[in-house]
Amino acid sequence: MSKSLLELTPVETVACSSPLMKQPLSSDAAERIAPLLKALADPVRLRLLSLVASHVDGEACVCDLNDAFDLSQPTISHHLKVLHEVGLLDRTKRGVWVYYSIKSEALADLGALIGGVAR
Amino acid sequence: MSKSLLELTPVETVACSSPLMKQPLSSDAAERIAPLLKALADPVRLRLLSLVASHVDGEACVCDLNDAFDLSQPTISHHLKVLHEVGLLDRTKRGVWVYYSIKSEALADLGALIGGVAR
DNA sequence: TGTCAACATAGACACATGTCGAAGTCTTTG
DNA sequence: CAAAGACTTCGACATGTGTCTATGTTGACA
Repeated sequence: MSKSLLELTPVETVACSSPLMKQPLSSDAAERIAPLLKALADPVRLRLLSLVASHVDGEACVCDLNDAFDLSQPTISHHLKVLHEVGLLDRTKRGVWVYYSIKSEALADLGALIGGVAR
Repeated sequence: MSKSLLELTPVETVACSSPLMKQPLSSDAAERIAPLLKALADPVRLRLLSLVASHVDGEACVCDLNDAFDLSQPTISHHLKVLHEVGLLDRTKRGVWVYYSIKSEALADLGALIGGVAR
């Protein structure tokens, strides 16, 4: 790990923070973790993530995801981008189709940070 | 539990949802859980919650919390209100002082929902 | 090469949110 | 009762966010 504490990604920050209840979060850590939670804090994105996560192999095609919502295709695309940029979803293109897959370690680390589970 | 599924509070919804990775979240559940995450998805509120949670007895006075931030007192009051309204913090008035305390079960349930820990 | 289908990007717009200063509500104490 | 202190509420303002339509881009296939 050659990165300084100041250039960690949100996911990396979560991965090396102790639970919220154990000790006060530093201002820097909070600034980096908040975007991750913000990405999660939307009903559509919550369902998207859950749909992808609970899908076979933890991945799903955009075309399938679109059908699950009453929203325009660009809107779904936008939400998937948000989840991808923050490091909660991976993106793979196979032919004409794009598959998003869950990064379960990131999700697990975030859960531990919030829930206070021993790490 | 006499409430119907449609009138659960965010915290109650979290408490009886299975992890994101196990099965797709219903639209209703997502709509009720998102506000809870939204309350958490702010650097200041993250630090506030962490400060309260890691404090002695899991409670802290507003006056102490104010000093930890470079923000106006009404702003801190606003953030505490958000965390209280969503059910993550409790409020007690003792004399002139107001103490906020952590509702750790809510936090634990939210962590489990995200992290996928068995419930 | 041209066309179609699957996604992504761009631009616009309404609405939500974080912040502040000013003013209001209680509670203690002189 | 008056005054001071600890918070909360209010109103205003700049910024951020979710959604849409329109337009690009890329890959498959005739």
